[in-house]
Amino acid sequence: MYSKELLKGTLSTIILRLLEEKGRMYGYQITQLVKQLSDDKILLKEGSLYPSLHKLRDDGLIVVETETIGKRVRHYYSLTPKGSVTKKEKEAELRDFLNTIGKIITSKVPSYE
Amino acid sequence: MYSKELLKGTLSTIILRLLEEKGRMYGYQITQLVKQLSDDKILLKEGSLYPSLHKLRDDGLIVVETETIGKRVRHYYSLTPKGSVTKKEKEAELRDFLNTIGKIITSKVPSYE
DNA sequence: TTTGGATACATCGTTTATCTATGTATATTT
DNA sequence: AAATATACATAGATAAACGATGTATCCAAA
Repeated sequence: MYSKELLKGTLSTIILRLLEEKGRMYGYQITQLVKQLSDDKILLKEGSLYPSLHKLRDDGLIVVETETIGKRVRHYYSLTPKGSVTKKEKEAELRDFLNTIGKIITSKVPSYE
Repeated sequence: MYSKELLKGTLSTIILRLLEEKGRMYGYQITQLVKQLSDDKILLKEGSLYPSLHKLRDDGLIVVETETIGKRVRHYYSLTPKGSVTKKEKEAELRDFLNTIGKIITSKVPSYE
């Protein structure tokens, strides 16, 4: 597990990305996929995921469909057109950021500079 | 400029990294180097940098030497042995994290999964 | 059959790192 | 002389993720 601060700012982008990839997903499924894709290094907590999903919904970036499986309710989320646009922007920003940080912690900084 | 949340969790690692590279630096110099290395994309604020430096110092990861240039005081910071160890750990964690996030936002996730 | 673990959702309060705003002061450039 | 850059500092605001807790269903193992 990473320091929990590291994930900040990246979670909503990850959610939007996975929703675009998969079309639609429900909350628990997102936690499991993130766990799998990260080799158990990112274990999304309910207290992180659900408030984040609700915020994305309130902001009109995703919509929810309720489905009943047996007696259990599932909330499937999918991107709105607005969410699709935002996803592209946020993903581009995140990629840029990852590159920049990568450069900073990789580049040699001559001591005479 | 990036969403300010993205930097969270990375700043102290960046500081430790630059201090190891350069041997010793003062606060303002760090802001300028980060600005330069990030192509003006990361503009460290004083309200971020100085509290972060003070915390690293309080945690025994860096030490400060005061130097007077004319009538101006500069606080030069450098790594302690403990800081050097922590820097390696935090840098490794950050690299791992960047890789993991990169994988997540890059990998194709088949919809039949 | 009952117990535990996985599935599935939710929310309240806490944490903490960064930022905004503000302040002081010196140095340099226009 | 005024504006900008250098150089430090801190108090309070912000916001995202987490911890803890709660409810409830499903399923497999004991």
